[in-house]
Amino acid sequence: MTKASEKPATRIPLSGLLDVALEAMLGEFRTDLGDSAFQDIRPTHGCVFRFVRDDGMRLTKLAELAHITKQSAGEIVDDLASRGYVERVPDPADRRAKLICLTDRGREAQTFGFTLFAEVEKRWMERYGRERVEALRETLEDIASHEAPEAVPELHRPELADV
Amino acid sequence: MTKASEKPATRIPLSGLLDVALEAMLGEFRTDLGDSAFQDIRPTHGCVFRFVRDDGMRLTKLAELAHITKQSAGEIVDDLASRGYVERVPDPADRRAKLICLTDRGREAQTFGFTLFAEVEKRWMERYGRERVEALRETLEDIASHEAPEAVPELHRPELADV
DNA sequence: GAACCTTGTCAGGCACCCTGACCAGGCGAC
DNA sequence: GTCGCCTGGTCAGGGTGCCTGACAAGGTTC
Repeated sequence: MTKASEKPATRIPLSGLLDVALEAMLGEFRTDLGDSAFQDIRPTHGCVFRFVRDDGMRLTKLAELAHITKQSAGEIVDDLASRGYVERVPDPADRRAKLICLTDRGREAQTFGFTLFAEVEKRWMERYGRERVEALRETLEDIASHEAPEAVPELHRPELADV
Repeated sequence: MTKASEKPATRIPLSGLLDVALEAMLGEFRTDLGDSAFQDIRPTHGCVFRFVRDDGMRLTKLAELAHITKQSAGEIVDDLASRGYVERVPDPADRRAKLICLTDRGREAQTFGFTLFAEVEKRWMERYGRERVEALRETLEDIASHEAPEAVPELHRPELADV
């Protein structure tokens, strides 16, 4: 069908496709979250729920993982603290530092968020095919573990799933 | 290897993987662009080069495609115009409207940008396997054409490649 | 204990995008 | 025609999210 005189093959950039897919997925997530008991959680807050685990995390570490300055991270944590999702507890190992810890409500929100993401992914499997979405995930996991290993610690500490 | 007492399977959200991959890809692109003759092009400008074609585009249409307000689109276009990448020409079909058109330099930048994206994708093929990256693209094209068809007109007007 | 590094905060600023108000031009009803 | 309404674009003002710079308090090294 194509003729020799067609344009010099400017395919849509892969980054554009990644962007559309990401926005679509986040759109579904935010819609679901907006219908939930955690409506006051904004996109910026995501980095906290994404990286902070039950043993808490220092502000500097969070900023490093999220690729933002500690000042920015501080603002985000302040905001989440004022809403009752996190609290700063003194770090027993260093009197300068504080550990950012999820409150009970914060942990609820975190669990709810992860569950929501799993549901969205399940919907996508129904929509686009289980095999394809799983292949998508596997390739992206490989890419992510090479491009930003520190941002996906889950992929490098599988032993955390044991014991 | 895994025991029955492991955590309740909280895989890293697919959106997180998409985000890491997107940022990595844009990072390579921006690094390359920063080394080029088009250093003054900022991320925000991307929507113009992404959507405007040789026949120009109205501001309202651009805003709609990029999912921003026409005020925001106006600012971006003003900025690109001050740098000599675009110009507003009166729309012969409607005396209220102006067509945002790429200048010669703008077209150079657009072509350069698309070429750069193609090069980054080629590097990823070498890094992660041609088949896998191509499968990634195919799945993402399918997703994008369902989730935001208006943002990827290339996928719905294949006849543009002919004649 | 002096010099230096690290943790976190305060102050100020900029990029980017928004809402609201508005004008000029097009368009249909009468 | 011209009245009312819609549309394309701009102006004014504001807010979020991030930044740089400066700094105090505590840890670390010698």
